[in-house]
Amino acid sequence: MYERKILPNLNCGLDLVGEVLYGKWKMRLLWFINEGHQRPSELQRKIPDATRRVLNIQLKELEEHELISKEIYPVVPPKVEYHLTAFGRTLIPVIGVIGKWGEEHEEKLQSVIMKRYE
Amino acid sequence: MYERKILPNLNCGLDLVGEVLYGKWKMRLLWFINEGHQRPSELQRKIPDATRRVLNIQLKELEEHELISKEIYPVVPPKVEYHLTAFGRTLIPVIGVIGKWGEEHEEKLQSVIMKRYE
DNA sequence: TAAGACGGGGATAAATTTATCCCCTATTGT
DNA sequence: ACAATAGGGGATAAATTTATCCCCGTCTTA
Repeated sequence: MYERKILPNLNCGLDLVGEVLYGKWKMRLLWFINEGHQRPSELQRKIPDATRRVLNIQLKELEEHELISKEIYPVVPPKVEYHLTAFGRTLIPVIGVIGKWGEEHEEKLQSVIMKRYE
Repeated sequence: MYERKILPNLNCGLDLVGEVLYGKWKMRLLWFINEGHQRPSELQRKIPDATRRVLNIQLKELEEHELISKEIYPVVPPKVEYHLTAFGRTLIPVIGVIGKWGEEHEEKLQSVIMKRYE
């Protein structure tokens, strides 16, 4: 893992959340795992814009932060499943609220985001 | 502004939200502005961990994304106030939910975040 | 007269995050 | 034999974000 040079700020709730939720694909990983897409290959198919490698890394971080657990079945070919922990499940409604806001304001967001590319 | 080389993914609500809310200090800026700390110097005092420069940049992005508006009073010494737009105000409950989750799980979060520094 | 408050921003460095590339095991299907 | 699927990870490059360092004004107060 990349070794941080600067300690994170952990002053308020928002800082704490940032530490575990920043990461381009993390919220979606949690969301899809919650929806029942528990295997790495399924997640990769659900999020084709991310490379396999990057998803692995973000999954590992989510695991280290105890939001998900990883179950490795000793079979061949290998089988792995991720599950939300009890802690991780408490985050689902929060992600739901965030995603809902994004969808409700989709047009407006598209327009303000794309302004700079015109 | 930094000129992006890669277009953002805007596939789902979460992507869209990320585009306007990623940024280390953005949620807090919105939150404090909503609480009535509208002037740059006040915001700098509320967020001493960020430099003046960085806050200015993030404020400008929030403004470009039309979450806040900037009012410049033609007086000396200069006076500037930021206000949430109607659009920005719709985001406050979302930030509230995020921050609340962080505070409710503060101890757990502190512990999982700090594991890697031990 | 010097310091501090108010505001702003260019140039550049450092930190961090994401992506790319390649290599590994074993089984099943064509 | 070869490709595809299942899984994993090291090394390194590229992109992006944050921070640092200076510089620019005016007014007020010690």
